[in-house]
Amino acid sequence: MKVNRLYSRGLQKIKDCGYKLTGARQIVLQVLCENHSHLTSAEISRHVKEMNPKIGRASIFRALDLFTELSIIRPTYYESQSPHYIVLDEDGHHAHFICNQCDRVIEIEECQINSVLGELSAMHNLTMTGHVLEVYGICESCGRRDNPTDYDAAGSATRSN
Amino acid sequence: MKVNRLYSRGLQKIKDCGYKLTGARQIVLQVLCENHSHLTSAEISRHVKEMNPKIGRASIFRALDLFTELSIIRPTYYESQSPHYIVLDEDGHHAHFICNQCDRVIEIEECQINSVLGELSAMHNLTMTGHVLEVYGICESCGRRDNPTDYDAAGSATRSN
DNA sequence: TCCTAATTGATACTTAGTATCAATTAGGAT
DNA sequence: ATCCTAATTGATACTAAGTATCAATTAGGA
Repeated sequence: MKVNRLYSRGLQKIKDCGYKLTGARQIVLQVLCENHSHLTSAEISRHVKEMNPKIGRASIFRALDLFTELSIIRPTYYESQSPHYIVLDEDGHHAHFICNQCDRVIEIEECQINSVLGELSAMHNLTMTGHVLEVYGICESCGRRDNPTDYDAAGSATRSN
Repeated sequence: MKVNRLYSRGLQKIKDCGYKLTGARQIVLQVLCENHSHLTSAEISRHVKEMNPKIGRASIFRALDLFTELSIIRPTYYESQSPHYIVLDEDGHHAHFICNQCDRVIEIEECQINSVLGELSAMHNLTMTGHVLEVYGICESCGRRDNPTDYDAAGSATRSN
């Protein structure tokens, strides 16, 4: 199961870098891996509290900061809400699509932009360690009928009230 | 000057969508276009206050929300700080590189990933309206010598204290 | 098992962002 | 040019996200 791979890779990284493998860190990492993407800190907090209500809010934020530092996760920002934390894959890459109409997030697994990025880093003499690509647009179902199905319409740019 | 192009294109969009061209909106847009990228709401606030201290905090946030809705800007999130607002180019695209060591941000002007994205959207039946690409790694000067020059070292992943 | 530095949870605090509402203003109608 | 009104504003008060502090706890090497 992919979740376990991500999870144990994360644990390993924490140990490898000389940080202790504490209960708080393990639970936060587990929540991130199981839900796997696009959780806000509030959602993460809720999940963690469910699993172990003794864990303090501060420790959750500390864990998120540490994981970000270790490139296990990466915060992204979308539409004026709180940051969403995403779990990076082995190579530090992540790509997703966000529908402007129904706000649905579609993961892009087969991301082929590495070749393009290779050129770019050569041009600028950069050493690339990862990337996050956010693509915006209209998803399949919103595109077909004008109205989205079972998702709320949102982000309509023109005035309506 | 590119700033003016961005600025007047933004103004136009505001009018076209039926929103009023108010003083607050003009100043916020001006700040965004002049500084052109990677401002936090706090920095934006500061600049706006300098230009006209009468403009209220709430109006600044309202303007940022509106501009995001109109795809004039896009918030991005990096390293557990506040969101950074970036001004999108004509096609709704933006790409930049962030150095993990000195936190420097390098704009990527000649972004060639449109072809790749074209394939992706075809595969998923998506209509693409824009993208934000964040590439992480080590910049040229940090790569040459191990220590960054005139920027603070930050984000060293291994324990040091 | 002991030891100690790293980490934790609790508390208090700061600051980003939002809701409310009466006062103001942009901009179309006259 | 002026009037009119809905949209927008600034001020105030509020909520919630995230941080600093610190004594108590714990991971993990000796």
